[in-house]
Amino acid sequence: MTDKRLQVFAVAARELSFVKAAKILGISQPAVSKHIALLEKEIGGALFLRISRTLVLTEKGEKLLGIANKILALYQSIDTLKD
Amino acid sequence: MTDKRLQVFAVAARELSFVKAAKILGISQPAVSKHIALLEKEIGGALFLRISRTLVLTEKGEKLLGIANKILALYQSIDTLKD
DNA sequence: TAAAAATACTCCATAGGTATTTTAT
DNA sequence: ATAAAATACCTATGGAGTATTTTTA
Repeated sequence: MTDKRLQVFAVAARELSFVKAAKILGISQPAVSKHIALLEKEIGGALFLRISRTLVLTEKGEKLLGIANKILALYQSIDTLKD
Repeated sequence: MTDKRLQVFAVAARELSFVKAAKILGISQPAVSKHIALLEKEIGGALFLRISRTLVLTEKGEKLLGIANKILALYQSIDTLKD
């Protein structure tokens, strides 16, 4: 698991769009799709429901988002060590 | 950055030995060395002092260890989503 | 000389890209 | 027809290993 993966998930969850997340993160849309697919494989369940062409977070997705945000905040604090 | 990398660091910091850390983690000693080297590169400074053939944590190392342990605990909580 | 860490390779898996396909509006 | 996500394919980087070297007690 990488922090990048969690970051991609967090942005996608916030935007509820892989296309928007890709633009914000400066990577391609397939890269986002693949991060999410691998994350769902690791977790062993869906994080998003793909209803027609809209995204909704599943319960697992909601739970993961909470944890991911905490982890990402801690990774931010690692950055302060770099000075 | 991967959780594996932080885990390797955390064990090495606790054991103050790359050889012991490698045994505990079930990976080779060079793999541990490389994780630490890359982590030090990412952080932009030494995490350990190599005094003769003993290891000591630097101040950055101590700070990172605190953060790493928090992150690792959160990763543990992700595992509970897998059930 | 023994023990620990670093370095040098080799190999495979993963991350990323572009192009294309699928699906639903 | 458009727009979003998924899939296919290719390439490059990173992570792992074994073997070896370096360093110091």
